Formats: sequence, structure tokens, C-alpha cells
Amino acid sequence: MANPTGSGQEENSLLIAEGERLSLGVAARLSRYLQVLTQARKMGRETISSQELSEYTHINPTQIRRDLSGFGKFGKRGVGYRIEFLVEEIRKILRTAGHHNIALFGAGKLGEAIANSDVFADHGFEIVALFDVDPARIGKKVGALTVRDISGLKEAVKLDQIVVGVLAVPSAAAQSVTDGLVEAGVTVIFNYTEQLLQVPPEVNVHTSSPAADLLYALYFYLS
Amino acid sequence: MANPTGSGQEENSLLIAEGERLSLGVAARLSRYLQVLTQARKMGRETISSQELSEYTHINPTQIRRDLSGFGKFGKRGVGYRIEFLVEEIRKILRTAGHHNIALFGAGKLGEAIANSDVFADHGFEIVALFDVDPARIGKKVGALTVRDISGLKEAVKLDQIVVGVLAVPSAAAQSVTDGLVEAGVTVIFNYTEQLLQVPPEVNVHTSSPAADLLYALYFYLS
DNA sequence: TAGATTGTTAATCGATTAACAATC
DNA sequence: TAGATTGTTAATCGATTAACAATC
Repeated sequence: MANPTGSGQEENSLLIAEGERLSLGVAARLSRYLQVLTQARKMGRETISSQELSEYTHINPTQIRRDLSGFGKFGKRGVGYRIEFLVEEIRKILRTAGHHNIALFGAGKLGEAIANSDVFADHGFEIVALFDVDPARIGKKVGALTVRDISGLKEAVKLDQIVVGVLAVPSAAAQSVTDGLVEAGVTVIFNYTEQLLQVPPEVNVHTSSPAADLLYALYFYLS
Repeated sequence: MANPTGSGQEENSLLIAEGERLSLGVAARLSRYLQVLTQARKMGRETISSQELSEYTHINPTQIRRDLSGFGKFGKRGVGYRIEFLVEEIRKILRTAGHHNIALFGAGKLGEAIANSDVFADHGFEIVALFDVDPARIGKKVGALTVRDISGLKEAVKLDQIVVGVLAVPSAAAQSVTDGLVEAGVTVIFNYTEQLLQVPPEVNVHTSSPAADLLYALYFYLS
């Protein structure tokens, strides 16, 4: 688990050599900054200080300045960071500047809520397919999408260049959808169900865990 | 930010002295373990190894054994950890063994999905009130709950001993609901919207960020 | 100029890991 | 017994923080 970003010394301008990888921690924090910056931009803000970023992310402001200064001098003393510019720079660093296509599974209440939300769109993700197993739902329109039968999954992954699967199905259906995604070659899965999913090692499952997040918050704020 | 749990030496049996606090990292990880253990139990599993816990949480197995052994000898060599027992022990450590009441805001698709899910119930949280501002929705039944007018918030927080607010409203409404929660004395807020919320320092906001989580996953699995 | 905030250093602390004896 | 997995050590690495000069 080498940290190729070093701790800053010989790196002054943007240097993320081709084969190198950010450490897990740095990549996680940069993603958080991006989330806040994107929303701040949406709200019409033009600059933001490390102090403000800290309030929204719960990450120490010195840590934030350190993370960013490792890749270049992005800020302006006395002013802060230009949001527009910083968003672009972080996207370059994370190499996720492009467009990424998502397949959404489950056209129930949660699935519809996700399909109608712009939480993914704001970050360059596009939901290009919506699947369900329930025949009663197939063909139904949800926003701009038409609910498709899950049997067309493999073909859709190829045709639509889907790189992420989002599970908004009942827990009982999550594993079989996952198996289909894995077979189709999708390696990133976002799981809104509680199901513990069995996947091969090359596949990355991220499970939403609001209850665990709350337990953590409660520990500090109620005790 | 002292870590009162130390790194294990003079602590052998359960010792979380009254005033002491877990470090942020330990509390976060224990919450993750709890999430996986709870689901594994639901699936009928009786024991689990640090290796398996690692696969589901992406936390190093040695780290897991270290975290747990700081509070007692919870495992059995050659076997693993008894899930039922470990759940109880971690709940004691996190001091969140009891029941916690939640107020849910927003009776739209997302709100209904949350109200009908057992993701919170499985961890000792109970949604005891569901609020909306839309007069057309007030009085509507969602599961066992009746949608109430948000004007009754302050009273409900007192009567129902609500300690957590969950926001499933449109982004544009999130700040005003938050202000109401803060005024009513709620200090833990789970935010499903994208809105950056302004709160006093004693209030803890946790914002759901599936897109940021995906960006992070994509960095490692597509590059 | 005065105030604010970055970029950076240096020091400390916690997380991470490999390795392995203990023991179920 | 043989195999598996915990509990624990020791060594290293990354995160965290305070502090402050640089500079907008």
C-alpha cells in the first residue's frame, strides 16, 4: 500500500505520474471535497476556504490544504479556492472527469426517487438504463427512462457502456441482480439494500449504511 | 483528540471508563462491524471470522481483531466470533444499545421508501413521526405512520423523544426543516438531500453522498 | 495598510501490516 | 492430531495538528 503521492517535497506542480495511484485516504477525501464543491457551485458560490470545506466535510482544514497543495498551488492566500477551478483540478486528479453510465435496478419507490434525483447527474454519472423483474412495471416510464426487463442486462451493459450498477431492489433480489452484473463485466456496484453480497475479488461493492452512520453520530453527540 | 482506549496493554477485560471516549476511527469502524454483523445474523449466520468481516467492510482483518481485542476476548481461536454475542458487546461499547426515535421529513417517493424499509429498525431506530409541508399529503397513511404537518415538529420532538431527524425532502426545503430541528433541540441530522446545511457547531449533520462514494470506487476500479 | 487564508514545516499520534505463538 | 483463526507484538507508514511565514 505504497503512497505514491509522497508527502510533498519534490512535487510542486501537478504530478500524478501515469501508473501511480493515490492512497485510499487521499482519494476518499478528494471525493468528499468534490461533493461539497459541486453543491457550493450549484448554490452560486465562487470561492471557498479550507475552513468552510472543513465545516461541511468534518475534515481538518490543514489536512485539506495539505491534500490539495500536494498537486499544485490551487488556492489564493487571503481568498481561498476558486470553486470552478478546483472542481476541474480534482476531477483530473481522480481521473473521473468524463461521463460514466449507470444501470439502475428496481423501479419501486426508491428506484423512482433515484431516477428522478440529480445526485448522480451532478457528478458526471448518467442513469442510462432502468431494470426491474416485475412484469407489471416493465414498459413503464420513469422520467426519461423506460423500465426494461432484466433479461436484457448483458446486452445493455455492452451497448450502453455501463460501468456502474445501482441496486434499489428488495434485499431478497439483490444477490441475483449482482450475479448478473458480475457476469456482464460490471465491477462497481452501489448497494442500497442491506444484503451482504457475494462477489469475486475484482468487483467493488459499496453498501449504503445510513443506520451505521447514525450509530456513529449518536456515539459522539448523545454520550 | 486523545485516544483513551490506548493501544492495548493494561486493558484486558471490558474497560471503557465512564467519561472516556472512543477515537473517531474506532467508533466509525465499530459501527461498520455492527452493520455487517446485524445483517449476517439476519441471514442466519452464527459465527464470523475477521477475514469475512474484512471482505464486507474493506477493513483489514488484523485491524478488526485489534479493535475488538481492545475491549475483551470476544473471539474463539480456530472458530471466529459469535455474531449474537459480538453484536451485544459492540452495542455496549458504542452505548447505543437502546431505542432511538427518528423523525422523518418528506413523504415523497424517497420518504415512503425509507418509511417502509427496515434499514433503521434493524439497528434500534424507530421512525415515530413523518412530516411533510404539502397539505395534499398530510393525513395520508404510510405504513403505520400518518403524515403530519410540520408545524407540530417542536411538540413531537418533546413528546416522542426524537433524537434524530432524517431529511428526505426536496433540496430547496432542507434548510428550513433543519432550522426547525435545531430549534427543537435535535442534534443529529441525516441528510439525504444534496443541500449544504448551515447548523450551529453542536449539531451533527451527516449527508448521504452516493456520487462521491462512486467517484472514489471508480478511481480504484477503472483506472 | 490590515486582515485573511494559503502553503509548508515539524512534531506527534493513530492506523496499518506482517508475522506468529496460542489455542480452539 | 491437523487446520483454522484469534490475540498480540513490533515495525512502519500515513494522518493529524499547531504554528507561522508568505502573500493575496
